[in-house]
Amino acid sequence: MNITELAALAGVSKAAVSRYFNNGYLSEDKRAAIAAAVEKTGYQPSEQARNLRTQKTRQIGIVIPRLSSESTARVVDGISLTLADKGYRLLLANTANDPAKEVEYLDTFRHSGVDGVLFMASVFTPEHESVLKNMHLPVVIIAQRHEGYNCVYHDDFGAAHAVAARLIQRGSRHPIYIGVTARDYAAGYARHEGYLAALKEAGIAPRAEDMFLAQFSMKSGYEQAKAILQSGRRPDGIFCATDAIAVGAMQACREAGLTVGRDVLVTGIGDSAMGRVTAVPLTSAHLHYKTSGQEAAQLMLKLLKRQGSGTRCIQLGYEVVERESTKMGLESETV
Amino acid sequence: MNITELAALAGVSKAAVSRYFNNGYLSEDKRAAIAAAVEKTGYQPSEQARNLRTQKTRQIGIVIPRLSSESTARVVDGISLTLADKGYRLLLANTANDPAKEVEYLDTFRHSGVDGVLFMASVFTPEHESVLKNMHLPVVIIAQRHEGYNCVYHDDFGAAHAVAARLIQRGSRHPIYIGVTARDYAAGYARHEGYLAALKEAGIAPRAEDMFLAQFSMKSGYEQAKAILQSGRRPDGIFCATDAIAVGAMQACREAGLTVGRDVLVTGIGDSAMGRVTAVPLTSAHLHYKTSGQEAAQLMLKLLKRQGSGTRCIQLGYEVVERESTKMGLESETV
DNA sequence: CTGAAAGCGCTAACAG
DNA sequence: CTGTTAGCGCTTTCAG
Repeated sequence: MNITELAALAGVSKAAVSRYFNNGYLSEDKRAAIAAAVEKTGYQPSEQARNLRTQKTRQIGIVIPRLSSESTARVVDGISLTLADKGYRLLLANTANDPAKEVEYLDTFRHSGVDGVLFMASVFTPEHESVLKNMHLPVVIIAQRHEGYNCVYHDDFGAAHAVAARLIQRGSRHPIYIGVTARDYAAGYARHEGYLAALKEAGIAPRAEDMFLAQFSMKSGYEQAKAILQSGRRPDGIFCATDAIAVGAMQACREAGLTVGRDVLVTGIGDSAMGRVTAVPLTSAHLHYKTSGQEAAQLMLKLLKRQGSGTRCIQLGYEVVERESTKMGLESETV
Repeated sequence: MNITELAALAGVSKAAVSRYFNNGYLSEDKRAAIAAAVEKTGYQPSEQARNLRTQKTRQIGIVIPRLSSESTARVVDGISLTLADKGYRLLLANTANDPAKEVEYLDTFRHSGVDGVLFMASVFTPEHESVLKNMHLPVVIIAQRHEGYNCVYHDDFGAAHAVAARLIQRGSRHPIYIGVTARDYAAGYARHEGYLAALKEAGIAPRAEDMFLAQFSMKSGYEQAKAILQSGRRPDGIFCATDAIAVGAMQACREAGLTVGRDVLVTGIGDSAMGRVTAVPLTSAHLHYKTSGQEAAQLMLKLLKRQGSGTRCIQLGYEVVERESTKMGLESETV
């Protein structure tokens, strides 16, 4: 069933049918006749013909590093809900943590029928810059601030700073740092800077031997912490750039016979569900992942309507959530 | 830049350019000339024109109940990786746990330019049946067995049976059951049946007052367990239909002053990352979620190639993973 | 092996 | 308010 047949059935022209589906001028008679024919046949206009003709698809592409991470899942959740509300569909490109694939998918989207692209970024290589520059499509970058682009991101510096300050306040004199690559500006560089700022404010000199690098995983956090502890070191505090790393680190501490929250204080960032149920619940900073997804989607919708000029950067706040992992013998004071 | 311009530039016909991109007959001369022109201009055929013309989009729709659930995320992860490998794109429809939206999205996909639909199902209403029957598109149902359709699902009965048997074996004489609605055949009905079968084998009579219903969430598991404990009951075991419920239940037990694994045994199903890091690690059954996503995607690819006749049902196995939550005073024996 | 020609199904001027 | 018309950019017979 196509528009021509439907038009014949309703006794009107193709144009009338098109107007019926696009809120154009139409008399009540014709509208009713078309409605009847549509009802009877179950006709629906071909999305593909429409796409070709209008050069729009009502599809938004999203490039993400992985799905099996609570933060990413929450962001995508927020996006999909907001977009669905407005009749847009979500085309998902999962790069499995491969920056080269990010560039590849970005480029694919460029010529393949999406109206805009949401990009959950980690690092920016020259290739990223180049493909982003040539997009000729609305782009919103999520989780990173990037000059000259529309972005929605978190206050990574502030969150890290506040959490590290709390860690120090609770008694850690030399918190070590387990973070991720600084090539990830938000989760790597900014959080490290936040940690350093807190140290500085407390008059603690940062030491190179206190800095460790991990991947974005519990396993990696576990391994790093285990190596540190096996070397014989007994830090009084561990600042982790993500909750996953922190949960892994707590596991290692436990296995080394240390009681988290008493022998060693541990913090994360992200306030994941996991950190709330660990043997010793984890102190962290809540980041508004789902909200960032919603905000990014809304920003995209604005761009698609050509509303607003220039680029917009939206930074979302954080809240420190203190739990037992930083309560070194202070239970009575901090109830 | 479109095919006509590119053809002019290369000094060939549109048809030749089309053949260039579709591996048709083409002399080496022309092929080279076209390659040069493509190189120079960066031309890429319009996906949308192609879609209209071929009536294919190389897009697969997927309908899921939510994203912020580890099991779902793992399934989608598996799907997206497999599909991307074969040049297919994934269109994501998130129903936010609303069965009515499932039907709606299924219907949307029916007429909107996807080559096939993956459906991560929970319940089947008459509306579901009706829309599925009228799809006229390859469909693969994930997580549920459904007569007459291609499915990839888990051995929910077997997993529940094995876990419940372990729970009883470890000393629970009257394990209570906290599950989800039986309208969800796999996670609700089949797991309950597995639990009942284990009871029967152990000669334990099931009691109506031991059965409780929760939502798919930690919070709900917590609330159910809390209510049970507040009523004064002190069960010796709690069988939970999902890990999330179990984690919530353990939290409630802990708050009630009970030591999980000693005063009360608790089990889940799904082997989530969360259950591995809880205060008392959770005994559960591992289900191969990511694999099920991959299998479903592969099955879809086969259907798209019109390979294989009839429908195919793939059931995946499980492995019991025992942790401290079922080790009631048996530590010495079960190391 | 190659090009001409005929649409895929729809929308958007345009003239009435 | 309505119908006619001319494509959107591509693929695919069909002759040659």
